[in-house]
Formats: sequence, structure tokens, C-alpha cells
Amino acid sequence: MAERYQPEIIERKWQDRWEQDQLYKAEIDPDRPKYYFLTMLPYTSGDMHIGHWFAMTPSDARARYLRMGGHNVMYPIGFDAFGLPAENAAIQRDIHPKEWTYKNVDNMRRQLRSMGAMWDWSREAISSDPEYYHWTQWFFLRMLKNDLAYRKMSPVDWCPQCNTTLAREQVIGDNRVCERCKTPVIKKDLEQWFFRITNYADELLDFSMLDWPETVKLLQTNWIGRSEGASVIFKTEDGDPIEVFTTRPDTLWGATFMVLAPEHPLVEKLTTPEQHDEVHAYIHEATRQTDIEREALDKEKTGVFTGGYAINPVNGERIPVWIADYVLMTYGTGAIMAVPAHDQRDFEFARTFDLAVIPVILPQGVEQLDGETMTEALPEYGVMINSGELTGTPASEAFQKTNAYLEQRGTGKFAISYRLHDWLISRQRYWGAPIPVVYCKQCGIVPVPEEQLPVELPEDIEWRPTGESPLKFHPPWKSTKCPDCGEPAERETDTMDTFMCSSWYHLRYLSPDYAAGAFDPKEYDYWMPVDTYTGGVEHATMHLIYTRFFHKTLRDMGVGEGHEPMMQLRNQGQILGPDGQRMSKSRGNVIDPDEQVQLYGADAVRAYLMFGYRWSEGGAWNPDNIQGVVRWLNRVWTLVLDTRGAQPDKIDPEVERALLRKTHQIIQQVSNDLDHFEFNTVISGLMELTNQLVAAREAGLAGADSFEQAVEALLLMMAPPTPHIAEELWSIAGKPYSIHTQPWPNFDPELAKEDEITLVVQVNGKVRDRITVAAGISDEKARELALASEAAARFVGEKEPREVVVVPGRLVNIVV
RNA sequence: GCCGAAGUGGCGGAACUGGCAGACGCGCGCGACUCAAAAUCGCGUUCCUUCGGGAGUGUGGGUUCGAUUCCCACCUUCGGCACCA
Repeated sequence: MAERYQPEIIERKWQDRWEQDQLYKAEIDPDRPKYYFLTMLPYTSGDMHIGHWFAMTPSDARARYLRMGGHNVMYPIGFDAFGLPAENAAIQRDIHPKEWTYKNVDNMRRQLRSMGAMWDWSREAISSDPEYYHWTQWFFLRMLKNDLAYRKMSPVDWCPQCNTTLAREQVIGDNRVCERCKTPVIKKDLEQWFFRITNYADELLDFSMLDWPETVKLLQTNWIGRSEGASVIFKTEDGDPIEVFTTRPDTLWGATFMVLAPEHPLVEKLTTPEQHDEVHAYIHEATRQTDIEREALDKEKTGVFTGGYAINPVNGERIPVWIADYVLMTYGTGAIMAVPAHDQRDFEFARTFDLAVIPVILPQGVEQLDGETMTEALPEYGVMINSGELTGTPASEAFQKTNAYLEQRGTGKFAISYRLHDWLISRQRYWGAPIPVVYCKQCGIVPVPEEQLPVELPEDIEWRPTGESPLKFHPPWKSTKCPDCGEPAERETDTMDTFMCSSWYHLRYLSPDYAAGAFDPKEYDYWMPVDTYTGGVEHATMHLIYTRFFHKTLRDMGVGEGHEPMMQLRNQGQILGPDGQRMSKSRGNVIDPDEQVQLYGADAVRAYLMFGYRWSEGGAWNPDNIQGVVRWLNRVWTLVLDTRGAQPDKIDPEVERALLRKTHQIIQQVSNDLDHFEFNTVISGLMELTNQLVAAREAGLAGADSFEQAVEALLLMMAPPTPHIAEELWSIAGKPYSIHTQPWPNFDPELAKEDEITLVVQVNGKVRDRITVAAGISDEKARELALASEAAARFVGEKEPREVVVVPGRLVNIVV
């Protein structure tokens, strides 16, 4: 008896051999079509999660398949290494963020190797290496130079006790308190850096070049949230302008009050002494809420009258100015005109606070409207009424005519607004790439000269228990000389959002050791753009918009080329714990990939993750179902090693024909499924072929040429999903190393063809009979056979068929 | 709340453009092998049934000769909501 399948031995053996031979090193080769296959880089959290395997190993299988199909494939890997968790570890466990991060990198490298993926390790990049963030800083300087970076005041969640900015995850509970000291969180305005991503809003809405999932394109479209309307200037009684954006300029005559965001700069001036206390109490409460809470449509409307008034520019009406939390400073202008008759939220607000409701639009089918008795707003377009000289304007012209009217009178004009706002990149944290600017009393904001990059993070830092950024309290680092005038100056102590690092990592992979620039242009010209990008759909609106924005800015600076960085995108779902909940250490439902590999081997874990789930959906980890692929791999093992039952002189040509037919049908199916990221049917197809081979062996076919061909095809097709066992069996079968450099098996449509098909006979859409017929049967013949079916005839009875529907090669439906 | 996605046997899932629902597995049942068990192999396995058939893809309606697939409404679960990454 042959030796048994021992994954722990063969997997290590082949991983070492592949690495020694640099089998997966990708090099420029103008003679082969390139393929840049990118999977989202992992964060250095400490342990690879089974979810990483789910994202990466099917991607690896597809990358391997493309390679066998003749592409020059690059499949790189690296680490997203800056960020909050490293600082949390520093505070909680008294370990330096750098030490924590690089320890994790070492462990994760080991785990990534155990996948048996075709990583090109020579291209590894780590975003917290000075050689990496040197160029993150360089990109920042480019943004600054091209007027894409600017500073403005912006609020952060702030813990007054710890004296530090809090991330969303550090603010807990409905009462929004600091996770460390439980002090209620406040908003604090800080001067921070922004990127002008809104300059690119329109171009980011164009997906015409991209093979991306419709749902991601839709998510991004809604995130950008383009709307057309008018910008209108109202004035306070003191003459201060209040700009508003409205998508319904035609309802302007119905604006009976205004609402400002509590943070609006004019609130202070508008508030009358009598209203002062109430207004300030409201502002305090409102700013403590999240934008999500404030925008909620179903909550009770709250607000406070400022005591001030504005003038409606179209009819001169004096209207009260209120503040309310549902108006956000981050959307539009932070002020709205309220038209309660035609906007539901304004309507509810008006009814709550007993404000005037004046209908100015008569939608089709509505005879008349009374603001006193209306029970809900009517948002439909319609004929304008009560609208001065525009009264009577029909729905079709209302929008344009009002805009023209406003423009003529200089009180407004057509405008476009976006929900998207500029990208805030400042973080009041230590473990990030320092923003390379210096503040000088004489020269103001001075960029650090490119030749002085990188601005390195100091390592001799002190962690205060409060979590305050150590950069602020590191005088030797903070103090510097102004690059312009040489006088003493101070460094910016904020670091950059980690999304900045991950916006260009695919470029650093091109040439991670390149010192003359962010990337080597030779590598860029050959490999870019990324052909396929895989990762979680949770990145749809942030990372995936930021990286597109980044790419477009680089193109416009002449640093890169092409309009999009990643041409094809596919998303995998998430693997949940066995309890169906998201895996987390606190729930104790985390599946450790190391343990699974030790139990079953990497190939089985890979195959199970492909087989057990729809890749785009994911699902709960099932500890029993993996047995199916374990048995399958063992069956393949014995199939190749145990050639019992060979009867070369008594070959049944029917069995042989059936085996070859199955082989070629599976070649076609598996190729198609790998092309389309349908990994579960890749494995089920290979199982079917295995089952057929086992049956053929029982029929005495082992040793025959046809049998050998089928086994060879099976092993070649197993190379992408289960690379180690495929290599081992390939080697045992005496075939040349490496299976991973062999061409993908050829599909022969002639051999795959079925001789016979099952013709389904329906009566009134219900299946009544199945007839086996020759494959190429004509419609006429099929119809004849169906009508002759006795089983069907019983249901047709005496009635005359009203209609007979023939679906070629599939079914006949007799309608009576 | 808003935006997006998904609901199919006991379980994971399959079904290319509207055409045989349940491929391939897990589990379970029966059998073979075995002193026995495990492993392995074979057969069966949506539910109900008077064995003719009937019902069935989250729920309720609709379009169609025909709907898991298209349309409308609803329910449940999951992802995102700008400082977790």
C-alpha cells in the first residue's frame, strides 16, 4: 500500500522548494501579457484571521490559473502598519507601537507563507517603514504644491479629561463617553489638513472604464451624492448673507423659515439676548451627537428659535431663523431654507413648532391646498402658485425658470452640491506618517523640502496614560528650524490618516526598494494599471474612493498615467464565527487559521473556503463541512497512487468515452468558474471528475491513455486551488517540475459534447414526462415526441392543445 | 434613520440569458468490509400522500405557456455611514 497523504510534510517541502527557486518572482517580460493581481493588504493586527484566508486564497487560485493560462502574473503582498491599534497596544501593554507592529509583521509573514500562495515576497512593502512613508509624505507635498491640500477648522471628538482626540470606536454608549475615563465627550475645533477630493467629484462618478460590481458603483455614486439645484442668498435683517443650497428652487416662495446648523458661524450674531441661554444649551447637546443620530428621519424634531430673522429674497417676507441638529455643517452650506408645504422634514418641524405652512406648488391631480390643514408635505413637482410673477409656471419649466429669475435678480443661480466632502487627513496621533510641514512665525506654513524627507518619527517617546499624542510633548523633535528663513520653528505634530498610506501601496509594490522616487517608472509602465483587485465590500466608499482620487491627482501632476488605478474589482464576503456572529476575541468565536492548517493542511483549508461558501457572500464557519474536502483530497491521493484493477485489454469504449466527456466538460466549467470568481463550483466540478475517475477505475480503466489524460487534467486543474497536493502528485506521477509552470489543460468541445439529452415534457407548465433523445433533435421532432408521450397525454385528456412551446434542446410545454 | 446586499432541504450551497429546483458536499439512515470499532466503499435522503398525485426557493400580491430568476409591497439578517482598518 502506498504511503498516506500527509499534508504537513508535503506542504512544508514544496513551500521551501518554491521559495528557493523563486518560482513566484514576477519580472518584466515584454513578450508575455502582464497581469497585476492585487488583493487588499492586511492590517498588522497580530494574527491572520480565517477571513484573510477567505479573501486571499481564492484570489491566489485565480492568479495561478491566469499564470497557467500564459499571463505574466504579479501577486504581491505587504502590510498596512500605521494606525490606532498599535497605540492602544502601547497604552494597554506598555509596548512601543513600532515593536508591536513589527512583531506582528513577523508572525503574519509566517502565516501568509503557510497559505502556499504565490506571493512575490521580493515586492513586500510596509507602510510604517521610513522608506515607505518618505513617499507618503512626498505625495502630501505634491498635493500641497498643486493646491489640493489646505487647512481649515474642523471639529473632532475630544475627551477633556484625557486631553486627546477620540476615534469613533473610542467613544462608547448612547451617552457618548470616553472609553478610558468615561468622561462625556465634547467637540473641539482644531485646525486640520484636508484634500480637495470634491474637485474630482464629477470624474469619480464616471465608472465607464471599470469592470466593478454594480453595487460598489452604486454605493460610490450615492456616497458622492451629486444633486442639481440652486444656490440662493438670503440676508439677515442686519444684511449678513446666508447662503443656502436647494434642489427645489421652484418652492422658494414657500420658504417660511430658515434652519441653521447649530455650528453655523452666524448663529452667535443672530441670537437675541432673550434666546441666548436656550440656544447655547441646544448647541451643546446637538454637537455631542453623531451625524448619524442627527440625520435620522424618524426621530422627533428638535430645534430652537434664535430670535433673529432673515428676508426671503423673492417675496421680501421676514422669516424666523432657527437652529436644529438635523442640519449638518458638513453638508451643503450648513443652512437651509425650510419649505414645510413641500418637504416632509420641514413640515414636521413646522408642525412641531407651529410655524407657517404656505403651499406654492400644485401637483397634478390636486385641486387646492390649505397650509393650515395639510397633513403631510407634497414633494412632487407641479404648477407654481403663490409665487409672484412665476405663478402659473408648469412643472416642466419650474426649475429652470426659477433659476433664471434668481440669476437675473442676482440673488441666486444654478448650482451643484455633493454629499461628498473634502478628505480630512489630519490625525492627532503618534503612529502615523508625520505631515511634513513646519510652522514659522515669519514665513507661516512652510513645506519640508523634498530632500529633507522623510520626516522620521522619533522613537524615544513617552506614553502618557492619557493617550495624548507623544509628538506634541517631544520638544527636541517638535522644535526645528524654518527651512526658508532658518529661524526657530515648530513641526506639525499631526500625522496622516492611514487611508493615505493605503491609497498608493499598489505603486510601492512595483519597486519597494526604489530610492529615487515613489516607484520605478519602468515597473509602472509595464505593470500598471492593476488588472484585478480583490477585497471586502466594506471598503466601497472610503478606501476605494480615496485610491481612485489619488490616482487621478497623480495623473494630473504627471506622476502617473491612465484614468483609473484598478480595472476589475471583485468583493468577497465575510467569514463569521460558528455562532453566525462576527468573529471577535471578546466573543471567543475566532477561528485560528494556524489551528485549521495543523488539523487538515493548507490545501484542505483553501479548498474548503472555496467550496463551502459563495465567495461574494461568505458565511458562518462550519467545523464539520471541511470533512468533505479532506475526504476528497484523500480520494485523489489514492486515485493516483493506487492503480489497482487495471485491465488494459478489456477497456469498455463507452466508459472511456464518458470519462473523456466528463473531463472536457469539467475543463470548460472550471475555466469559466475561475474566470468568474465562482470558486465553490470549481471544487464541486473537480469532485465530480474525481468521482467519475474512481468509477472508471472500478470499471478497469486504470492505466489506459484516456485515464492518464483525465488524471493529468485533474491535477493541472487542482494546481490553482490546492497547489501542494497537486505538485506532489504531479511529481509522483513522474511529470516535470513544476506543475505551476505548466499550461492550463486544453478544452476540446468535440469530446465534451453529449450524445443524448433529456427532453422534458410539460403540460401547462408542470413536468409530466422525461424522454431521452439524440442531442441534435429538431424542434419539429421534439414536438412530435412530446405529443406522443403517454404520460403527458393523460393530462392533456380529450382537450385540443391550445399552444405547444418548444425550447430547443430542453423542453416542450403543451398548453391546453 | 439613510445607502447597499442577502434570504433555496436538518446544514453549507448549485441552478449560464425566464425553461427538469436541490448539482457537489456535510449530517442522517441502511448495507458491505471487520471479532468489534474507526477509516473506507455502495445505496438512499425536500415535505406530505389514499402511491394517482399534491405542495415547495423569507411573506403577500402581480406579469408569463412557464418565475429561485422579472415587477410591487412587506419581514428578517448582514455591510457601510467619513478618526477601526
